Amino acid sequence: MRPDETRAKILAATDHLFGELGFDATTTRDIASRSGVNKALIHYHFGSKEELLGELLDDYYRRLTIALVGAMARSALLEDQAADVADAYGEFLAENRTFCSIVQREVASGRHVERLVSRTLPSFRAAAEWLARLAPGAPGDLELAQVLTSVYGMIVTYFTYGRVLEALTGQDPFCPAALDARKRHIRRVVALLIREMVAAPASGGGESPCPRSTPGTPRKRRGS
Amino acid sequence: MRPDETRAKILAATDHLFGELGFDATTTRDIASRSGVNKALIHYHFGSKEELLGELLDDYYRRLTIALVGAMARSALLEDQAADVADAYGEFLAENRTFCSIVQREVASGRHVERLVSRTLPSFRAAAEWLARLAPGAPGDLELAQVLTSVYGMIVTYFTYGRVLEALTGQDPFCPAALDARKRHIRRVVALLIREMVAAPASGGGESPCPRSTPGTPRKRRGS
DNA sequence: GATTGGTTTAGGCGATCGCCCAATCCAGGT
DNA sequence: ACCTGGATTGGGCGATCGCCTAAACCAATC
Repeated sequence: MRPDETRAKILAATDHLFGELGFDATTTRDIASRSGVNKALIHYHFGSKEELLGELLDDYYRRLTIALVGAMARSALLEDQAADVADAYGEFLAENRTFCSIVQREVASGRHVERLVSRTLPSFRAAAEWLARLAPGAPGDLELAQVLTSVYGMIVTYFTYGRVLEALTGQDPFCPAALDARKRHIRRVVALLIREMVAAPASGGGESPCPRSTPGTPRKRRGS
Repeated sequence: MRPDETRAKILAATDHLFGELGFDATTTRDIASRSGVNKALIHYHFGSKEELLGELLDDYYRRLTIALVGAMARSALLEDQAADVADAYGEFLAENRTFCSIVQREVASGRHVERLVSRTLPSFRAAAEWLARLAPGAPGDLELAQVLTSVYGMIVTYFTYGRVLEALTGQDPFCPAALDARKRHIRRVVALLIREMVAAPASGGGESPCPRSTPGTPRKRRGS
């Protein structure tokens, strides 16, 4: 077997297992048996379990960035761009449900936040400039950071809570019709928010609450 | 030391550690050393690590329900009730940040979904009836399940992604001023959504996508 | 003061973890 | 035919996991 084939098989198994069980509950032996390779090969190719997760996340963020940038270029109208990017995000999560679980878990643990931030910061800055251009004088309670957080939350929560929603509504939230309904809903809310931001009078913006609390000590995973 | 004191100390330590490290990465020895009790006492009082998490979650949901019901009764106006409940949810999460992390992780793993659903279902049904009364003919893309999911996502995402937001914005998202700003934003969006739902023409509702996919097999934790 | 029953303790069992090692395999260059 | 170096293998090391056991502790009861 070619070396990159081995790597790909390990990554695929890792993706599935980390998504289902989580990093901590998945053993390297699980990954080895699921991918059909010797367990020593995992450390040979990736160094450690931690670095394996790192490569997996890097791969996801690379593809996500491509998808979002592509969606951004789809329309020339600023109003449509927002909904297009939101759509693309939702579609990416729908096609990569494990990614959603993995990120959610890592964020909850405060681990890999640096990676997530470094990958997200450019998009965040771009979206900020973009929104500032669209609605230069949005009021404080429709500040761009607030709106971005809300829209992001609307998108990801649907997927992270998919199983809960299924139990609550009795319907499969990931079937094409349900995904389409969700997409329409998000487009509607995004349009609503943008309309409101643009129409709102330029109030005194945000009064800049407090500086950051802790000096940003990254939490370490146990045993490293 | 009185037995219930011991239990309380164990639960407090468990809460902190599960919130910071997660269930899997926390050992019963960690809990014992942090709470200052013998490690065998954990199993004496709670049976197993799993049941310990169960009692912790039960306690949280009990208090959360009280908080939400209380908020519901604060105003007689339907429009205000929605924002009040959203406020109460946000305040509860602000005061119980570990709860947010724990739930997020469990949901991502598909574990304890039954518990979460059984605790959430009454509130969900109540909110559904309530919203149906408020906006009997909301259009499909403002369906109550969609709106509920979105508002819920807006609230919880702010807390689960707190550390990310801090790195992105350079400000402490949990200081009083920031929490208040977030609260005002959410109130605004909730008001916006309700206004839109009420004003919208009664379209053909949801066309009921698909039945549930899997017959609801709960994922089991490893080694149980 | 002996007894009782709930509570606490130190110690350890079996299983499993991530990771490492020496040996082996094998395709490509000489 | 020989050599070389990356890829692969089985085996195992030290550490740590959740949980259990037998003994000790201790206030309340008679």
